[in-house]
Amino acid sequence: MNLQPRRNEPQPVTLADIAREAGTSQSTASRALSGRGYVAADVRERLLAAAERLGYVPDASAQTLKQKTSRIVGVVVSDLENHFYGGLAAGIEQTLREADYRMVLVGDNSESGEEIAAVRAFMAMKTPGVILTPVASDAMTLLHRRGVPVVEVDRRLANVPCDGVVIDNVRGAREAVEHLLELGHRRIALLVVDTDWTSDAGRVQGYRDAHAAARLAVDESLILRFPFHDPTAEERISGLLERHAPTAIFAANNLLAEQAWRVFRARGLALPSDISLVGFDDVQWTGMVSPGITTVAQPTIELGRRAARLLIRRIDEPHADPVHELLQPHLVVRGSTGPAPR
Amino acid sequence: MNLQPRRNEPQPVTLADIAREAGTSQSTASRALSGRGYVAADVRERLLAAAERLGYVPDASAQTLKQKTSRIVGVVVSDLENHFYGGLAAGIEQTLREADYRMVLVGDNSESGEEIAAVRAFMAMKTPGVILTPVASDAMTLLHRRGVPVVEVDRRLANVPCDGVVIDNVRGAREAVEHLLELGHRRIALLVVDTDWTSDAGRVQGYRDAHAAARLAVDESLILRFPFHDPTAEERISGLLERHAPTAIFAANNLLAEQAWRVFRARGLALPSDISLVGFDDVQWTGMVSPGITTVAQPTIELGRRAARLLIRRIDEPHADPVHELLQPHLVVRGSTGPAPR
DNA sequence: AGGATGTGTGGTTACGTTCCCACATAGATG
DNA sequence: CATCTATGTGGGAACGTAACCACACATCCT
Repeated sequence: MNLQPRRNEPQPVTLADIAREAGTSQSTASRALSGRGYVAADVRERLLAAAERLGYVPDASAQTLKQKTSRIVGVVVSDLENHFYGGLAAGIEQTLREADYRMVLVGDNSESGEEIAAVRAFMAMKTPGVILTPVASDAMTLLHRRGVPVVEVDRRLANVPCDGVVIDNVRGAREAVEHLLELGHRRIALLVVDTDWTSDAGRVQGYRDAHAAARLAVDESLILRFPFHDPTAEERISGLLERHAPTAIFAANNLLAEQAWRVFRARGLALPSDISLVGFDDVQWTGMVSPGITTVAQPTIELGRRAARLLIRRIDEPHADPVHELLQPHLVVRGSTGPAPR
Repeated sequence: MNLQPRRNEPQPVTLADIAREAGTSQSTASRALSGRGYVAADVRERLLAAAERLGYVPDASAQTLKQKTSRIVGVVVSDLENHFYGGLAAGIEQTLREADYRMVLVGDNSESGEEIAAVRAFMAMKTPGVILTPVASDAMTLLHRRGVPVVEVDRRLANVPCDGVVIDNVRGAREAVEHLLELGHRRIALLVVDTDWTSDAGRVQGYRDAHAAARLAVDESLILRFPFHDPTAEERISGLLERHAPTAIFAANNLLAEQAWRVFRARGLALPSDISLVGFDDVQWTGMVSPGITTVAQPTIELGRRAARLLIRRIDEPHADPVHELLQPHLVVRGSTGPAPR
């Protein structure tokens, strides 16, 4: 019951084997297969044929060792189980693959230590670049010191120049809150994750901007900040409803929207007659529950694609000016928002 | 506007630098840092301190070249955008990271060509093992010939001995259909993806088994097979309802369940009074719509974790007997299933 | 006393690739 | 005719690491 059949091809075939087979030097074989440098057409043919025949697979580690860079891009996101980050990774992977790069994917649970560990591993494997949803600036510093190109996605954090793609959180949040204000709501609660990230800060800003534009003061007691995975989130939302009587809630990410929704269901609150709800990030369920949830939709996959494209560009042109792309979200109005009760 | 600050550390520090700094030979430095072989306690301390001080990061490509194996596990799944595969990848990544492996993640869109390309890349980078949701046997053959350990997850395909983790699809499907039969349904339609994978085959089998156990003949016209991303899926489901009047539908994956659900909604069919629905894979929305969808829940993240654990075991003990784990799904009964209309 | 055995160290090679360099030939240019 | 450029080829030195080997010295056993 031996699982390893003592491999039919004990040692993989190397460039030297190909060269011998085709009767050329190793140098020529390398040129023919890598496509760099002169090599006569017929000789190239002969070498390619030999490589094909022997099933040659170039040794990536030897290439990396020599060239001091690999084809493996490092990607680190906050939470792989969250559908948003999953979509992000999907977009990144797809674009990288089309450009013949591979993706090493790491989840850091929003912990700076994990982020740094991942980045260390990336440096060890000589990644040509890194894409990250930044947690702390240490990781970025490490990469910058080594001259490794970085693209920030979903939020900005860097204190050094680097590329980035984010969505316009301020505008997304402002439109959401304006929508509620237009419906006559004046006590609009904000549920948001307690970070110093630009994503969350932008959503808070948009909330404030909408109020300011309507010449309304913000009641700070309506702003609730949550840690990442807060087991007491639903309790706190319940408490908010009891003590501060909002007529609408703007939940600044998909998880908080879901939790708010569950609280409403548990308390028997009807959307939108008893209370209105707007979410952020148009995940699957928002369009399936009834009434549907009004949501700020963000182009998740596209966000990933753009990040990958930016990185590839940066790898090809290391000295180009840093680019910062801003993708536009859009408000999807569904049945969860309606006129404020009087 | 120069983005690359001409790296503060032009060339990364190597083992030789550490050895010089600590006044030992390179060999000793290697032993101290890798932890293999003898080295005096005080000398080890000195070397570790030097490494820390100089910010030493071992060169993974050099290690891989020398050791002929890397710490990067190759993972290929069918569709990264699908939440099921996302969860699978999340479970795998988490477990690999705990064991100090990294994950290269590739999506193959269920195309054999992409799968093979991914596997080629894995071989080039000397992955110590590969986890895949298999599409065709060619990829497996390639890996097996090279003696690379493989773990199949979600479905079995290999014609060579290898480890695998799947859930008990037959039982999951049987329980789902038995539940419907107990409710008095006799015309139960089956929606299933048209593959030769054990996952789908198992679900069809479970469907048949339940009928057989109840001494009922299966009406073959109630079994609908779909290509992967079938844009006409909803039309076909609609047609099924019109022409074959099922009183219940068993949708054998989360996507088909969603499509069936949309068709019901579009046609104004009420669950469960007009028709009953059972899905497979307990994704988020099934518990949020009303009525909730009765579903065969599978432990997705755990599936990934097990696969990774199996691979790690195989890497450590290459000659152990192949292991084939079977995880149990369980039926979550919600409001979408009720007595058959008469 | 003489060999095992265990501990500790350093020299050297090999892993598979790329790329610099030297060199060769041919045709074009002065 | 001498020189230049373009094209083509092969030799050989790296890249950074791990591991084999030789060697040195203790300690322990017979």
